[in-house]
Amino acid sequence: MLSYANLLKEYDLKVTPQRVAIVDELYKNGHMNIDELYRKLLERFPSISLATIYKNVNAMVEKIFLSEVKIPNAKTVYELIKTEHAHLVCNECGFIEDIVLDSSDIVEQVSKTSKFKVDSTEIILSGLCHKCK
Amino acid sequence: MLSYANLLKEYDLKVTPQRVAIVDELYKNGHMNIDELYRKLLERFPSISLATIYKNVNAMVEKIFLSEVKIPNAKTVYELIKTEHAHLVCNECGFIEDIVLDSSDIVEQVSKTSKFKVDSTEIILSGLCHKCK
DNA sequence: CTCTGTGCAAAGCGTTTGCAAACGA
DNA sequence: TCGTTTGCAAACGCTTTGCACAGAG
Repeated sequence: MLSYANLLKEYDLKVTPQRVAIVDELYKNGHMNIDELYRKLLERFPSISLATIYKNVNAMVEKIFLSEVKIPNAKTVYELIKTEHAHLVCNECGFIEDIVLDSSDIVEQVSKTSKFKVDSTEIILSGLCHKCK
Repeated sequence: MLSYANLLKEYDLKVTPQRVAIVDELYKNGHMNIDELYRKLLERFPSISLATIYKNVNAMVEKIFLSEVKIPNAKTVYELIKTEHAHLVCNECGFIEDIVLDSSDIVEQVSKTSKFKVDSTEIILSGLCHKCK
């Protein structure tokens, strides 16, 4: 709990129980949409407001402490910033899994074929997770 | 114009001037968000309704005639379905460019590292286009 | 003590829906 | 002619805003 507090401070975010809880839930669940976060936080803070979730998530995204992932055919989810990775999204159960991929092959193809300078990559692979296939 | 009509018929979409215009604009502009489409169609049909744009775009996405691309930090855009490709998004001017990439390396990495079965890939590369860099 | 965050209610905005009239096949 | 589409207005749902009070530093 204390470590989350320090983490928040590093990102210039004041430490409040609600914020600590958001980080904790995201840490435990990996990827959550606004509604999932709200439901989980309601269990801890029965009078928490959706507005608080939005304000904090937005603040955390701005401070580049969270990242926003727009999933095809699903709600946008949020996750703690970590080293670059792709997302595997199961079309059956909706589960989202991280996977560290080497995207240098892709980036190289781009530099060979076009004059575009790639700064960041967003790779989402849809299909079936091992449970659903 | 007639070819668009036939194209629509192939996808079980009745041919209306508004639909033909949507296809025509997307063909000419490549990627457009709802608002851009609406503005362009207004020039052709001064009394067209936003609801018509939404209904048609949604119908076309359902018939898998258009595809929806969720861009990080920008509005969702629509494009005519074509062979698989990635998107290059310029952070400066917002321009979106298609690029055909061989994603077999990525898919292979996934199958080696996880038990996930990949059905489709969504690759969005952000950076600077040749004009902006 | 001061400034920021929280919770509530209201406002805002993009998207969808219901319906009568117009249109396509 | 019959079923679908259009355009309008209203409804809807998600997100943001304003404000008074509470809490963090």
